[in-house]
Amino acid sequence: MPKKVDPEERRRLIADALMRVAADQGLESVSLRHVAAQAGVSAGMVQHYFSSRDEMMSFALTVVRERSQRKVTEALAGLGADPPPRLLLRTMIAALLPLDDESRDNGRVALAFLAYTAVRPAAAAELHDDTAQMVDFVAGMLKVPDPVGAAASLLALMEGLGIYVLGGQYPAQRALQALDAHLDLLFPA
Amino acid sequence: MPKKVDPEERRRLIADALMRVAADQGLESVSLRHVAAQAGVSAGMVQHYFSSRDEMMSFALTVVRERSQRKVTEALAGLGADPPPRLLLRTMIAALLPLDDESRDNGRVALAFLAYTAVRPAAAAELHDDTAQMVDFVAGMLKVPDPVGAAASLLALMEGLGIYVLGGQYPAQRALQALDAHLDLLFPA
DNA sequence: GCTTTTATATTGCAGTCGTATTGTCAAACG
DNA sequence: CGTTTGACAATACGACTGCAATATAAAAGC
Repeated sequence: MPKKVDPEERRRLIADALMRVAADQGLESVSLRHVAAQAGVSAGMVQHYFSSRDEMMSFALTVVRERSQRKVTEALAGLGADPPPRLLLRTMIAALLPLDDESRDNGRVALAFLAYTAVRPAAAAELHDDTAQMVDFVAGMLKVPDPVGAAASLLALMEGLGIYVLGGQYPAQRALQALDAHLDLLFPA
Repeated sequence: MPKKVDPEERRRLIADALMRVAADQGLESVSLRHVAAQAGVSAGMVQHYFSSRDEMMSFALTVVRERSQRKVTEALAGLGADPPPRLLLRTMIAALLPLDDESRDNGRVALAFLAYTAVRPAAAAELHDDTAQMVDFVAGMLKVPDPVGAAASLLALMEGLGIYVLGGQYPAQRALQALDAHLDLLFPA
């Protein structure tokens, strides 16, 4: 066996380059050669770690999901043990909104994947799981009639706010105000 | 002058074919040849009415916007004069959600364009206008403190619900329930 | 040291893309 | 009538694309 190399690390390196290309040129500009150039490697190496473009794309999709989850757990970790539900929800949702430049990139790619999976239902299973899991989690900490419905509303609001922020239609502040206003309704004084 | 032909009608014929291709294969599969084949015409004719692919795309974007507006005005027309604000808002928003098969197609294309314009800010101006106009309109019929913020929330909720319905994460009924629950909060009994 | 195995690079191929060019045909005008 | 003009078709070209096949190099095992 020759040079030992961590293949997972390479795949992540390539996926990072893919995210950069997708974030500022769109998912349709993601080609083996563009990604390779962005990563500073040869196109052949990309082929070596991903046997097809589709496989590379689906790996990148899981990377996007992992990044979002990491953002959330990091934000929640800064909260200490047993925070009040409202603060917890606000922190979690704010972490998922594309408010800073870094998460803007992630959001752009996530949006592109949303449109991507809307046409390839086979690749959407993971997203369904994530959403269902989030609905359950949020519903569990709402003390209102129909907690599942309220959770679904809250998450849909988050998604819509994210899209408007990404599209430049809402500034970050307006999105946070809208979120807080909605939370005011869910947690009456 | 040779055969007289309504160029606007031709452009609309081609744009319709473009929408069909985009709705079930994604915006990235929209090529001159695919659109021409879908429309049952030659690729040369597409070129004759659209001097470039970008021009065709931006025309298709305005078609999507027109369809949405038409949906709304049609739904509101069935409401008679001077309907109560809550019913008016519910009707308008429900008309914009991708609840039936026909508007699902339109929604899919709209979502694709959302991702498309996220990377080409120049093409996003029209969408910004639409949203700003809607925010103003909705805010005008809300009798709450901070009507603009509440309108922004409501529209973001609509957008998010539309995306979840399109992605198959929420069934149509759940989206409508979430909408009604939100309206309950905006219009206390 | 030689072979084997793996990482990376290069090249070639068949296909599609957007677009420019050219050709064809029919209708309207002088 | 001929000529002009607009509607459409067909083709050609260069630049891409994903992917397969091949070449090179280096480290691990015998």
